[in-house]
Amino acid sequence: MTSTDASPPPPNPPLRPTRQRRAVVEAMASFADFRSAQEIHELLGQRGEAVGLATVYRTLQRLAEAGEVDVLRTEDGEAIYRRCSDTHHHHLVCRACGATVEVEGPAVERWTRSIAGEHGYADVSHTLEIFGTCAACR
Amino acid sequence: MTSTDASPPPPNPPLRPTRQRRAVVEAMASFADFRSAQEIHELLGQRGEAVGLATVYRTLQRLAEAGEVDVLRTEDGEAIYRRCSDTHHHHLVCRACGATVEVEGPAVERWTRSIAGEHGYADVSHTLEIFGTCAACR
DNA sequence: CCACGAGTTGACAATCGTTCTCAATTGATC
DNA sequence: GATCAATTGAGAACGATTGTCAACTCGTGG
Repeated sequence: MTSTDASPPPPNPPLRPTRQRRAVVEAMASFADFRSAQEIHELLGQRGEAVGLATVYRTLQRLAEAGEVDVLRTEDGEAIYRRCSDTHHHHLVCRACGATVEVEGPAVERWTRSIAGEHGYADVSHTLEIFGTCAACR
Repeated sequence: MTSTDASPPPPNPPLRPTRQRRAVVEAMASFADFRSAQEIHELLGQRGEAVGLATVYRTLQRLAEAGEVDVLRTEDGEAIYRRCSDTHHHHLVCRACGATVEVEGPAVERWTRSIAGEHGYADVSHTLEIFGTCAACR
């Protein structure tokens, strides 16, 4: 970077607070489990807050990039979303009933980063999900 | 189950050793990283062992069920397959070129099991994939 | 050697989730 | 109110995967 004047401060384009954007965010706040984009789109329709499906996808993507929602893939490849708490974490999911527990693993974070580093990989990200059968489902 | 005579021994229908089946298995043996069904289909074509795309998918599914290949989902939801070695391990995958490194993490194994246990989850399994950009792709 | 039948295959249609296109709309700013 | 870029929505386009179904094939018994 030169010094004189450059380095544009807004690295990301401004986001406009539209009705649709607000509706999606509110919808995400209204449930605590993972939902597919289509389900969210339908939910909005029922609420009378109709938002185009494409817009739902777009918004969900933005939210995911911004780290405001978690994205997961079901076993058959469908993306499912859920609002996430502020910190990076993983999920312990019951195979039978879907009950989810958020877990943190600083050790794991460190481990993945160092392993990747050792092999010369940069820009590291990872996916970790734990599956099991919860007490109630045994 | 009653005791007298029942419990049919063959729970799974017999599999026939066809040219196609063999070709797919051989193809899987010929590389060590993850490939999509389509790539495998194409590879077969180049080898002159043409196998219908649908058949490739079907065979890959069977192999996966039988635990003979690992299935993973790329970040955009595509299924990728690879013959799997005997030991449980994870993968460090290059986002750009797909280069894969097998990594083991006894610590992670222990961690997931104990976390799950703490929350009363049994029959624990987990998925952990690390993504990054390898040195050659930077 | 041949007929037989269930398992298998392949070309193609059909799904399904997701992304793209583009004209019309909207929000912030002047 | 005029302006302009960001945004939206309807629908087309896409790409991966699965379903359909007639033709084929392997192993078996005759």
